[in-house]
Amino acid sequence: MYNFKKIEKKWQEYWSDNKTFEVKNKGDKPYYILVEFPYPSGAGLHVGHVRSYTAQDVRARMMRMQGYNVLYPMGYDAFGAPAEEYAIKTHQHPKNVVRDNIKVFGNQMRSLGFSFDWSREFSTTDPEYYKWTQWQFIQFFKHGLAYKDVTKVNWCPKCKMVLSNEDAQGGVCERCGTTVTQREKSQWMLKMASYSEDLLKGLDDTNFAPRIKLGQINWIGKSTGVEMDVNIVGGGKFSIFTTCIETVYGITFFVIAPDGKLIKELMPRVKNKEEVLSYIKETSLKSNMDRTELNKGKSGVLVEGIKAINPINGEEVPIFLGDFVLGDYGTGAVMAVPAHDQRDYEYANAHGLPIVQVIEGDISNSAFEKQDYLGKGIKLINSSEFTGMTVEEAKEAITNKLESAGIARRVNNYKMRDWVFGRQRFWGEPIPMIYCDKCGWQPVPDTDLPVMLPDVTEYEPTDTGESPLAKIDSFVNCKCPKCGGDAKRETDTMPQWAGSSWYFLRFMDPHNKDIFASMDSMKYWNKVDWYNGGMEHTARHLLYARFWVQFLFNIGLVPNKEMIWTRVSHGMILGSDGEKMSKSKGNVINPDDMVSEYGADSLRVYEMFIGDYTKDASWSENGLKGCFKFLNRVWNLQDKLNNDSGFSSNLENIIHKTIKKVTNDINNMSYNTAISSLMILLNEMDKFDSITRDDYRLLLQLLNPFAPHITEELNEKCKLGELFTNSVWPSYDESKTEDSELEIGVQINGKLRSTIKIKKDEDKSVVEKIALDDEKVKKNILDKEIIKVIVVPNRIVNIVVK
RNA sequence: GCCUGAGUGGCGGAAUAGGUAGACGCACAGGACUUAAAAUCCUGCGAGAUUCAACCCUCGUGUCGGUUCAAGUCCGACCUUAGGCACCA
Repeated sequence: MYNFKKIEKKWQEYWSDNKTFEVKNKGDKPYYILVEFPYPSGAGLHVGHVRSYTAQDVRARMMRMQGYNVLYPMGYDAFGAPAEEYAIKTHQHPKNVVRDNIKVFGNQMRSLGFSFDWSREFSTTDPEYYKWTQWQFIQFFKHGLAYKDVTKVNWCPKCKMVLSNEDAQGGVCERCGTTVTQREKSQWMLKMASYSEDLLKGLDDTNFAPRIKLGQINWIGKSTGVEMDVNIVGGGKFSIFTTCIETVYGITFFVIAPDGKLIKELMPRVKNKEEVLSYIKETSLKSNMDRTELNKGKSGVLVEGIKAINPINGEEVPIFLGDFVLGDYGTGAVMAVPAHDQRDYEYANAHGLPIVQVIEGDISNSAFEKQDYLGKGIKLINSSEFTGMTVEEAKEAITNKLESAGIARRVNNYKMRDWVFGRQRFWGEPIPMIYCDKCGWQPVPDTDLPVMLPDVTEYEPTDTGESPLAKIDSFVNCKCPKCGGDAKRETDTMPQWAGSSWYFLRFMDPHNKDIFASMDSMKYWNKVDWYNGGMEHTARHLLYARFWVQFLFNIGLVPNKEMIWTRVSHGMILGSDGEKMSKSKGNVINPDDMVSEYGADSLRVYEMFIGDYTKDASWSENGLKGCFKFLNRVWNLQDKLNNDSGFSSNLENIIHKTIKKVTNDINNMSYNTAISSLMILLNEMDKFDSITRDDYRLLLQLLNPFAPHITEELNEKCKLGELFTNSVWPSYDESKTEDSELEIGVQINGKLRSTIKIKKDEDKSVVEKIALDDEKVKKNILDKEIIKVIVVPNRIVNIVVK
C-alpha cells in the first residue's frame, strides 16, 4: 500500500510553493474553466462539490498540457441567510463565521489537489468585491432598470424575508420549504422582464447543454398571441391577451384580475361594490398556492353594472372577477371561451354561463381545446364569415381583420417577471441608495462605496418585514448626496444571487481597484469557456448572471453580450441508500474521512468513475475501495520497469488507443469510460513481465489529470521524465490505433453463430469466403439454401438462408 | 394536465454511424499464499435447458407492435419512474 498521505501533502506543498497554477492575463490560447463557487456553509465541503471540481480539474490539467493558458479560479459566495442564522445563534458577527468556514473550505479543497489559481481567490463578502456589486447596482439604477415599487411579493414567514419568483418555485421557500405567503411591500426591483426576448435570443450565442437551454426557455415562458381592445357598454375599454383568437366568436364572458389595475378604475361604476371589494380582499390574503393548487374551484364574482362588448360581433357579455386571472401577466384580463378552454369551461359551469361552440368537435364532457384541434385541418363553425375556414386560416384572418380595424395587435407575453431585489436581512450587500424627502432616491456617490455593513451584534430579522439595518440609526441617517440635507439610507440588502451574477468577470481581473474588471482583461479571456454548475441554478443564477451581463454589455462595460459559452451540469451524489444526503438520514459522507482513509487521488478517481457525470449516482464505499486498489496496482507496476526505451511493441497499439479514448472522453465528459480504459491499459501492462519506462510514463500521464499526486510522485521516483505540470499531453497516431487483424461475428439469419478472424479492410469476397468456410457456419447451413450474404466491412457478416 | 430525461445482470454502469449486448468496476463463489486473518494473486460469474464435461441450443436491454438481412439503438402506442412547469390566458 502506497503512502498517499505523505505523497499528497508533498505535492500540494510543491504546487503551492511554486505557484504552479497561477496564470497571467497573457499568452496564447487562453481558456477559462469555471465551476460554481461554493457557499461556505458550516457543514464543510460535500462529496458533490468534489465531483464537479474534480471533473473541471481534470479538464484544466489536460488542457494545460495541451498548451492552453488555463484559468481555473475559485472563490466563495458567502452572503446569505445560513451564515447569518448560525451567527445569531452563536452570538457573533457573520463575517467571523464566514471567515472560519472559508478557512475550512480552503483547506479541504487544497487537500484534494485542485489546480485552482489561488492568487485570484475572493469572497463576495469582501468589501473590495461588494463595492463593485453595489456600483453595478447603481448603474442599473442610472439606466432606469432599478426601481422601487409597491408590489405583491412572496414572503417567507419562517425566514422573514421577501423571495423572488425564482426563489419561490412551486410556492414554497427555496431554503426552508415553508409555504410562501403574499405581502404588499415597497421593493427594489430590477427590470429583468424587459430583457425577456434578449435572454431568449442570447441562447443562440451559447453552447449550453440542451436541457439547460430548455429550462431557461420554459422559465422565460414566451407566448405569442393577440392583444385585443374590448369596449365597455357606456364608455371605456380594456384589453385582453389571447393565444387563441380563432375562438373569438365563442366569447361568453370576460374575466379580470382581482389584483389588477382595471377593477380599480371600474370601481365607481360597479353596482355590487361590497361583494367585489370583499372578493378582492379575499384574494389578496391568498398565497399563490391557494390561488392555484388548492383552489381550482373557480371562485369568482360577477361585476354588476358593467358589460363588455365582444368586438367581433358586438355582443354584450358579462364581466367577472376571478382569481385565476393574474394581475401581473398579460393585461390582467382574459376573454372566456368555455367551449374551447377547459378552465373557462369549468368556470362557466360553476357560474351558470352559456357555452358557445365555434370549432367542430365534441364538447359534451369537456372543452375542445387547442391541443385537440390545432394542426388537424379542423374547421370553424358559428363564426360569421370565418365559418368553414380551418383554425389555422381563421387565426390569421381574424387577426388581420382586428388589426386593420385598429383594435388588436400581435404581441408576445412572457412569464418571467422583474427581479425582486430587496432582502430584509442583515447579511447581504447594502443596497447603495439614499432617500431624501426633497430629492427622492439618490445613489451613493462612487467615492463613498462600498456602503459597509456596520459592526454590530444585534441584527435579528424582524416580523415587520423591515430589515434589521433599519434599527441602526448610525447606519440609516446620512446626508443627501445631492442637496446635502438630512436623508435616510436604504436598509434592505441584496439577494444572494447578486454577488454571483458577475463573479466570473472579477476572476479575470480580481485585484483591479479602478473598475470591477478591465476591458482588456475581459477581452483577453473573452468568455467563460466551460462552466459547470447545478441543474437547480438553471432558472436562477444562470439567468440572473446572463441578464446582468447583457446589461453590462449594453452600457459598454463587457466585451460580449453572453460571457458564458459552454454550460454543463453534473448529477448529484446520493447516499448509499439512493436518497439525497442529509444529516437527518445519516447518510452523509464527509470527503475528509475518505481522503484520510484512501487518499485524495482515490476519491478523485472514484468520483469520476462513479457513473455518467450528468446523472445522479449513489455513493458506494466499495466502489471507492476498488479505485484505491487500482491506484495501488499502478504503484506496484513500477517493479516491472525494464531499461528499454520507446513503447513495448506489443503495447503500442493499445497505448495509442488509450490516448485517443482518454483525450476524447475528457472532452466529452465521459470520465467514467476514460478511467475504465486506463484500467484496461493497466491490466494489459500487468500481463507482461516487464514494461518500458515510456510505457509506464504514458500510463501515468494519462492518469495524471485524475490522480495528480501519485502519478507525479511515481514519475519523479522512477525518473521517467519532467514534471507532468510541465509536460505536453501525448498525441496518438490514428494508424496505430487500428488493429491489423480483426475478429468479427458471423450471423445466420441475424443470429450470431460464429466468429472469424480477418485482415483489416479485407476484400468483401474474401471475407465472405472465410465466413462460408467456417466449420460452425457450415454446420448451420448444411441443408439450407443461401439467399444472400451481407458483409459489412470490418464489422459483421450476415448470411440469410432458407 | 404539459414539458424534459431515464428504464440493460445481484449492484454501479459500458456499447461513434443500427452490426459479436453486458466493457470496466463492485459484490459473490472457488482456489493460491498465510499458523490465521487482512492484503495480494489466479479462476468463474445474465437466465434456462442439456451434458460426465465441453461445445451446441433457447430466451434475454420496461411492455406490445412495426421497419430492417440485422434493433438496447430507428418508428408507433403504452407502462413505470425521476425532475421541471402548472388556472400564464
